[in-house]
Amino acid sequence: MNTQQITEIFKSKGLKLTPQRIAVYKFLTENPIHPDALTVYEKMVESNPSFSKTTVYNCLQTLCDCGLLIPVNIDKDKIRFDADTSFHGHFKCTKCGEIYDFQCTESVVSGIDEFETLQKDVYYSGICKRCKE
Amino acid sequence: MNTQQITEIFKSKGLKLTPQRIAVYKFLTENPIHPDALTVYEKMVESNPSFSKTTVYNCLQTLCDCGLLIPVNIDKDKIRFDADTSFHGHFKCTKCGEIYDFQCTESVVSGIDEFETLQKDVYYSGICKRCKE
DNA sequence: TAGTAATTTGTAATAATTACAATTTAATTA
DNA sequence: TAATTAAATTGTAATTATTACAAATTACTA
Repeated sequence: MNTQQITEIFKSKGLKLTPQRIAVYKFLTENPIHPDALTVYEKMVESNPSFSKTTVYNCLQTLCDCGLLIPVNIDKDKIRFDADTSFHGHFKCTKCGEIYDFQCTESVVSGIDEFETLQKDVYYSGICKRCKE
Repeated sequence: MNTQQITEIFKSKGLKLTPQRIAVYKFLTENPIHPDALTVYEKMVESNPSFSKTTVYNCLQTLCDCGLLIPVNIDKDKIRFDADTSFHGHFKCTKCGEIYDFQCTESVVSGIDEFETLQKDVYYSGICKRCKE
């Protein structure tokens, strides 16, 4: 995704156009690797050595708050992020640690009638195809 | 669940019968509140002041490893635990923090053919009925 | 009952995340 | 375009859940 497109999206969400915010979102849209904050930070400092780790956390939080990112809470010790906000599942290979996207129908649920569901997460884990071979 | 029953279960799993382990599992089966390690620890020290926090972590890990507990990773900052190992979803109210169980059909998935799925987690979040009123 | 391997315990270390205050900056207004 | 202001960035310090580790204890076996 180019900067022009991101600019439009940010404006429509009422977000300030900071270079850091744009860089973080650009990285997420171009690298669907479900990175965590540290991974994003390490990529950011490559092109901007003054980039702060706190800024990464702030940007990721802001982008989640306005619906441009989804937090992927599939690891026990850190939060990952995904710029694909459409409904899909995440599979974590417990052997290699990789996160895979998968298509997934929405479940029929009961017992939470009159609850207001705002986010639905489907997390599977096991052994991926490559690690089984 | 009584101690006799737990004894049988632990023996069938090849687990050593330590009072700490039994107490942790008993608490989980009798209190389906999806507690985290600290909550379990605080309950344990009430009846046994020498109970260690590390022991709680060890016991919870062991019980998960042998399939008697399921880790519920719905919070960003801590792991909860559930003695109900049957397939069901978890709803977290972002207002009051409460975790609710709900019935949930398994999704039809694609894109992870030949993957070996060992655990399936469905996490919803939003506003619970009580908080909406 | 003695031996042994596993478990418990307490302390210290680790690692992700958050708090906070000073500095800088994006967007607005004159 | 320059001044203003509220918001964002930055760096450091604090917080919190979890893990590492070694010594003491204990459950089980023979």
